Amino acid sequence: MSVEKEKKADIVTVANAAHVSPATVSRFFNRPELVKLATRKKIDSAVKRLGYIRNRAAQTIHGIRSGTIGLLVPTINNTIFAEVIQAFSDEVGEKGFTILLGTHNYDDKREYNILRKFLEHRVDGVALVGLYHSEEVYRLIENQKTPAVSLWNFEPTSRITCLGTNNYNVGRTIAQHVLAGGHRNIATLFPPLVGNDRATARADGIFETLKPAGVVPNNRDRLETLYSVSSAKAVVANYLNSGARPDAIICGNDVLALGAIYAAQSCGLKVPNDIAVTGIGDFKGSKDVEPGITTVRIPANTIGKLAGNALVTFIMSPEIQLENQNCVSELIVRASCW
Amino acid sequence: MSVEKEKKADIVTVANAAHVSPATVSRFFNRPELVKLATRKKIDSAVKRLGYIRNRAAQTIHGIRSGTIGLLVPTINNTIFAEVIQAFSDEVGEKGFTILLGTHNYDDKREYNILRKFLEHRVDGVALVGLYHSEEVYRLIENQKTPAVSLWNFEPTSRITCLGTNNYNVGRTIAQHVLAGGHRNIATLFPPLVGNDRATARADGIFETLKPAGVVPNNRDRLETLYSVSSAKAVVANYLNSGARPDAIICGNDVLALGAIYAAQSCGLKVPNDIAVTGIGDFKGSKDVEPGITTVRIPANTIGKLAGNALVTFIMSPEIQLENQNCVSELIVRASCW
DNA sequence: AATAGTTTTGCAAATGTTTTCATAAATTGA
DNA sequence: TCAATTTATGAAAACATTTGCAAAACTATT
Repeated sequence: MSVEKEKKADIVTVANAAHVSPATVSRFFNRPELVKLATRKKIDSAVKRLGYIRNRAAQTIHGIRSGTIGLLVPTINNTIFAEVIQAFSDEVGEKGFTILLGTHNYDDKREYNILRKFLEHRVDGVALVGLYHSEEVYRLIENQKTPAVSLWNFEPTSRITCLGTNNYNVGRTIAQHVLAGGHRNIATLFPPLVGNDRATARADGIFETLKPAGVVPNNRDRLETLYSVSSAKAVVANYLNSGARPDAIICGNDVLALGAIYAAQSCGLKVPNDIAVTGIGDFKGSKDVEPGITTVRIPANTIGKLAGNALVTFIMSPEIQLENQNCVSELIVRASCW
Repeated sequence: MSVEKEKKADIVTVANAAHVSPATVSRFFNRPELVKLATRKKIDSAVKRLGYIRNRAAQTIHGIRSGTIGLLVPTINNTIFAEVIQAFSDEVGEKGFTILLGTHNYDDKREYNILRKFLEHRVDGVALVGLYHSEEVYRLIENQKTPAVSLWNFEPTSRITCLGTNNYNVGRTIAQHVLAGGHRNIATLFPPLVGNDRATARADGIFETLKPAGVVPNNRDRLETLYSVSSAKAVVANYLNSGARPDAIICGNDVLALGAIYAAQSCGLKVPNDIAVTGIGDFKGSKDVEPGITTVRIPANTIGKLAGNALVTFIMSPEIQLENQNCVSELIVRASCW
């Protein structure tokens, strides 16, 4: 009566303590309206007294939803995804789901393994970033019929439902703005494109817009850098110190643009008078830099919310078909490139 | 024989297909060395053929570890925690654990609720940020005997094992540096301190170091701002425009310092000649700002790794006692305040 | 007070796995 | 070749819960 306090309380412990059956306790949690008020009170007090915590694993086994959603991102470290993760997490959290988080660091194999792990945990759905995934990943999702969405990119032909922006158009937008500013001697700065569909689409949009205007940056003016302010800064500083003097540098995202601005400043160049710089993304803080970064706003917050909402909706009512959604991006002109 | 393809394969489906018993299939996964090579092959092929994925919920029910760890942070949005989350996640992921992520946005009630949810999912352990938590939270952890660590702060008297820096000392360090630079007319910039033990400890360290030197900023020079570059920039710009001209602004962290630098620049002041600025944290990018931010490096990466490692170790061998760990911080002097 | 209807409850089977114990098969030693 | 070991497998109970069904306890109606 007093010794076995050790073991954690389970539903039958509670049932005994409340002098009801386990079935009733189960109903108390899942459909309280089915149990009489007086009984509810007894159970409630027993639960509190014993510190009972339901075991979701045991319910999940019954085919009931696990209440978890797998979120698989390349990395959290890099500022880019933090906002979208936050929005997604808030949105699904509100609906009672908990997030399983995984980061694959752009490694296909790891992405697959993490996805498998998610499925072992019987997540109710998964959200991936981007549209480039290994065939294995797609097949796993399809075979398991796991509700899935891809966030960040929009592609009408996407194999899974996607919510995001059309990065090709984003690239066009910024390139048009730069051209409109009269710049013709243009350099570009991108992260490695292989396996990064977002950056690739942006680059395509940019180069295909520049070309008709007769602007075709040669290899020397196509800079590549790792994804970090410091790396971008180093690459651009090196480039400028070698004597290159483009009118403008179009960067694949705001982090790189920030690096480029710092590099220009450290070389004694004024942005935008001596050299204009543009980014893509409109990350937190981009507007506060001196000079503010001209960029194309990708509505991370909106994307995260929409995706979370769509996924949850589908999980709860699978009869509703999910649709790809193109979240509009928006040119934001600031001081770094009028 | 062909219709029931619908239902997902379970362990007995696999067993039948491979002409063995479920017990053997279970062993195949958990202790493969116990099953004969020939049998292993049969099972392996059946698993592949059926696309079987183990159900962790069903194992968890047996008191087996769930293979999940709950990570509960104030927010991911704000750059600060991204690095520590990443490091933690990498570390425990390597050991085969999956992360359940929750964000409470500095709301005690939400923190409690998320923690409960984690426990319903039978996480093998939890990691929290900071040492300020509601009594409810502490009690829940203690009653459930859940392995737990707190990261970011170090306090010898902590109620749960903590790994992090001593923020009070961090505050002292930066204040000493500023004093050593000859500055006496000093302003401070902090986020709201209530419920934020990190910021509070830093502030204490700072003010208690300044005081003996005869520096006691009055209310007007103690600025408060929300946690963002733009808010910090606005607050400081407003302060400077009102005519205030301190020698230095000591900021509670690098994000605020960045805002302060931008504000100074936008007011036409040179950092550090007209006004010195310091941060705390040494976030990604702080070294690349022009001027680089003088700060105290808090080793987020190390903290995340250590915490992940400690938690996993304890989960796997609870007989090993966890110890609080003070991760050394380091003064980083850059151009914003020599 | 008896009946019919409704609301609450409990019993027991089911869920997908692990694990103990027992048995069967393979290997070894003579 | 046979017994003694050792190794590999299977049967069945256990895990913490849900749920269909039926019984019990109420209410309402006459």
